[in-house]
Amino acid sequence: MDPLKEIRRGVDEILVEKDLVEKLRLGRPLRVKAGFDPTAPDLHLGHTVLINKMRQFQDLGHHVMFLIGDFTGMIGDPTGKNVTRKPLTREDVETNAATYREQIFKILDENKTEICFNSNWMHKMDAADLIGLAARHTVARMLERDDFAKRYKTGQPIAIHEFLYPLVQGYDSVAMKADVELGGTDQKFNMLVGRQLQEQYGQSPQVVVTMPILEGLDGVQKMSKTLDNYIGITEPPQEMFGKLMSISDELMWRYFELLSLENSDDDLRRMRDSASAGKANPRDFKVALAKEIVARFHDSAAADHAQAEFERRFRRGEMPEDITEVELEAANGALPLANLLRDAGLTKSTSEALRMIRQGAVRVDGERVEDAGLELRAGSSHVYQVGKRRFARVRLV
RNA sequence: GGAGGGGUUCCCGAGUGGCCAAAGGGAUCAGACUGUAAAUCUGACGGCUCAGCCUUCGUAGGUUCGAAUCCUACCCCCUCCA
Repeated sequence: MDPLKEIRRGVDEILVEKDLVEKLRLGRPLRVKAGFDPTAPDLHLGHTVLINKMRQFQDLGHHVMFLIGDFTGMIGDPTGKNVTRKPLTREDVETNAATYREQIFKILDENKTEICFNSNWMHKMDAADLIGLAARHTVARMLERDDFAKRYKTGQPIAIHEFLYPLVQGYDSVAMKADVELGGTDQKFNMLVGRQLQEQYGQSPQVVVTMPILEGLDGVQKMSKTLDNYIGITEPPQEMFGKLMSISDELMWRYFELLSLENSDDDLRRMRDSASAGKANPRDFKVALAKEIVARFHDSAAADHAQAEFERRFRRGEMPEDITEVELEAANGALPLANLLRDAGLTKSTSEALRMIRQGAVRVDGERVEDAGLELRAGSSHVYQVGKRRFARVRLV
């Protein structure tokens, strides 16, 4: 197996590939760095694209350094909006780091991973050191960064301290003696600053590997929590499986490329060909992908179970295994169906419940109910269903 | 400091006195179909004691039989000039 070929898979760019080839020839484990924000320890599959790549380096025998940017977190990467962040306490950082550990070691090998904090070396710097660092770079080069350039041109403010972010991130590479830095495409500029600073400090410049940003469930926008198009890696197996099954067939190939660790590029090509030739059902590939991912973050038993449940509910339209039980009180001995659905949490409002009934989405014990005026008597116990995904067993007292 | 533009239902965005719970698109949800919570088509999409009523169009007042639309004050955002 050609290591270079493996490293290339799914990456956006390798800067500079020739340097990487040389470094690989050194025959020693390379020091591979990737930095993470200290504030967002709740990872989703989008983050794991990068972590998978780290894992790949580990498998190739290299030394992976997981950097938590607790110092840079105080600045806030100007990439997005220029909102100054509130500084985290030492405690916050510790808690977040613990959460990171818990989550990343589902992918990374704990014994081969070094966790670093950049406050470690940054807190030792004094003002003079910082000025010295700032002297290593020029304003013109800073303004090459796309969003700085845009903001400068359109007259939006750029605070001086924002220039420090790429510098500090770059200096991290110096302090860590990184051979390779991994990051999203949005980190390209910052990582390139690292290359330059390393040269200034007499080190051989790191190889920059950028990973593409994973599209969310909609297949268009990047996966993010704010857009609610994400799959969190701590989500329950069922949810994870279902969400993966809901992606479009087209998007599935992208997910395979960036998220699957079990299929080689050649495998993927074969699968794709047979699907487009009509020899294989894309659904079956999607099931395999969903199972692989669920098994990674839970275990294979959970994956099997999630699949069985999925088939039962959506293929055969049967009821799920576990149905939440609710007990409601019927004030006057009876309760209108719409109110029951709302009180049981199956709909957000009575109005929504009525709409659902009119649209034929409501079933009681598996029988469709379209009579909006139906009242349920106290003492009854039925399974209520709204759509294909919302169930509850309700006992009226 | 000066001049101008704007804040509409989850998001974008129409609407300048009644026909507005508010066009259109997106997101979402549901139904049909299916190979899947794919794709496609159809529908719904403020709340309620639901064929009626109540509350929404930056905030608070006012004019009017009637206001998202007019007036006043305030808050917030943006553009240009200095």
